[in-house]
Amino acid sequence: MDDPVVGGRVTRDPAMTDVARLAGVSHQTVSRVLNGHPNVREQTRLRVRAAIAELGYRPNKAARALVTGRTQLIGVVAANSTLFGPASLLAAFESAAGEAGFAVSLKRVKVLDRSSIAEAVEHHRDQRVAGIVAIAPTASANEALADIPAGVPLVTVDGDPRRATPMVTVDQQAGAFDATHHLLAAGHRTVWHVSGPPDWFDAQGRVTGWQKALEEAGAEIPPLVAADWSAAAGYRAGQMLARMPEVTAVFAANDHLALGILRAMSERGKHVPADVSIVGFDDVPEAEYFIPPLTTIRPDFKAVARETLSLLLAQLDGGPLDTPQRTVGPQLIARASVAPPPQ
Amino acid sequence: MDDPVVGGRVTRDPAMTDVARLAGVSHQTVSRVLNGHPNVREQTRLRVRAAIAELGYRPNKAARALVTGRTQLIGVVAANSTLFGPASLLAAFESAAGEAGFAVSLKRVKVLDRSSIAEAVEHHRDQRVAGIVAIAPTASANEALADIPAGVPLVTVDGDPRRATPMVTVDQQAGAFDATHHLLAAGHRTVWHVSGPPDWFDAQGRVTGWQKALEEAGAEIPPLVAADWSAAAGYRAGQMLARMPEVTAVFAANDHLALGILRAMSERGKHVPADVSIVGFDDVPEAEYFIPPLTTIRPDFKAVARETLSLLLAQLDGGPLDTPQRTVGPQLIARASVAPPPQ
DNA sequence: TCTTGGAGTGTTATCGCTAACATGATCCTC
DNA sequence: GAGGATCATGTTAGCGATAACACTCCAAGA
Repeated sequence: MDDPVVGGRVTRDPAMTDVARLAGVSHQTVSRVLNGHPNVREQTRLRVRAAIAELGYRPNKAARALVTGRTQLIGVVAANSTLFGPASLLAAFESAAGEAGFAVSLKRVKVLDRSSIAEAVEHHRDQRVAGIVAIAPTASANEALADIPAGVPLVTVDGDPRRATPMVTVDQQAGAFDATHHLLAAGHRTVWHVSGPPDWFDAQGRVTGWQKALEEAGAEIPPLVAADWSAAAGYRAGQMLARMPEVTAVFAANDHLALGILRAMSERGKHVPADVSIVGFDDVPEAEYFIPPLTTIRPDFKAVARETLSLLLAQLDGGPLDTPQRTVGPQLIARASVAPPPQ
Repeated sequence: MDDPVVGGRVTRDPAMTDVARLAGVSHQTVSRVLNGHPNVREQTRLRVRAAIAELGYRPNKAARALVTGRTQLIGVVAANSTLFGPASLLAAFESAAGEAGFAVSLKRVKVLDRSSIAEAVEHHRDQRVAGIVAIAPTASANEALADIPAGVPLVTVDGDPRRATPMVTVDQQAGAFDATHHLLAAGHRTVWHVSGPPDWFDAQGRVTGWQKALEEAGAEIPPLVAADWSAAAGYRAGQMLARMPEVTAVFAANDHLALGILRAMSERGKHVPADVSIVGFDDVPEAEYFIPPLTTIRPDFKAVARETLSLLLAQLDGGPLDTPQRTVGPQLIARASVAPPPQ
């Protein structure tokens, strides 16, 4: 609105024509230099670059977007949570996108329901984003993505494993399998599982992996203890589990659940790992400082971010892909919360 | 690039002129309806709205930005961390901005040094953001902000308390004072402090508040135990503190430090709160499930976000402000980690 | 010598919108 | 009922970039 006034004259940000005038060329030549077009004489290129530097010229992205119909923006839709997993993923993705020259426009939604997600997606389309990344860990979120018109480059993260569209997921099953197997290998007869919210695919995958490991080992499958991702729910689950003498090993669907379980065990005089062994999932930075340090599964968020970006970029310049699904394997981090069962 | 093909004809997104044609008015009238201009007959307005709905028209923000020179975008510069405080703040701010009709473009920086921040700011300026919010919790970050040309609406969060520019901060001093006072009131002779990274203003404010509370009570001021924000550093500090019999009360600069201290105490057979009382800062969601549940200070991130947005919006339509600094008071959450000192 | 073609550059149109001014109708005021 | 204000709408001119095409050289080949 108010242009800065310098030396009594009103100025504005320099535009391409200003650079052109200073360099003694046409604005189109400036555009060519900027976009790395080959047919520009070296000498001209230098003159233009000098003029750009002298004026402190920076291209107007809105103008470029208007004429090309595309921006260098990636829209991200995510749940409005500070859960460690999604937050880490987001951070990793922003960093990866930034390195590739893309800015990230973030739209968080309070609830992962159809209308909120649709609105967030529309918001991004309004901004003419080049592509959209949706962190869609629940069934309802996934359904909403079905409404996105084909032709909008889209990558889903942590979505429905049965989805056919481009998607990147952490291999929840493998992680849960490893966690469970690790406990069985320590000598436990079976492993109990405190699961995440049932409508989250992550939680479902972890349940499946847990079951598979038990089945493969011929172990009895105890009843599932359903919870959500919070330490509070873990605490409640732990209060139950602590009452049952036959419970010697618990796989918690994430580290905060595990924290709640640890606390409940401690309150009821059960020692971890002497009486009960526990494994978590996520490897939050503080997991090493739980009492005792928590054995857990570490997903590779950076790898997820990298894959996500590569799937998106492939769509941007290539159209449909042959192998649109990528899976990233997690890693078991062994600490002090697992031991052989008591005699 | 590739326009979708419908019914054999190549189509493109409807533009304002398409709406105008369908409604039998000029494109300018459509623009007036869209921008809530008063001088439009009700009947015309309805016809235009109907045409908009029928075509599924959505205004092109790039075109609007080009002509107005402004976007409905707020650029946020933040550290690339998943620390609870900044992450919560970010989430709260995005939500507040969204409600006010602004999108948020986020640029995270790996290091809070001058050049990284300058680059992030330039990035936002390239995108012609309406304003910038900088989460600048360290001295170096703050210095970098000095380079931002006047005229760019800017709000700093968690910045240098001595800054004269618009800024919102949590009242670290008051929180730390309350925490310390709470421990003194429980009967402790003095309170030790494990602090955050010395170059963070938050950490500095908490140190000051701690000292003030001790001074006011006439208590001896023990040496400061400097750390960073991590549970690991808290653990190391805790290992020292646990060796000293005279340490009966510790104020940790955040909850994760407190977690590390709890673990160190537990390892050395010190009971919390029977032998040592501990207070944290942040009230992370799982703090209630530490062993024992942690007494801590809860900052009101939503309030910070609200104030930040309001300061920014005020600059957008009003120019300079008379009271550009806002402080948000935190709240003590009493749990089980504080008790009178042992006899 | 006369094409032919590509390299280097300029000219013009265009993207979709808002700002500024122009126009015509309607209403009030004296 | 004439003149001016106000309302409702249209017309035109950009915003700052890219795309498409036109043009001028000049070297290479017929």
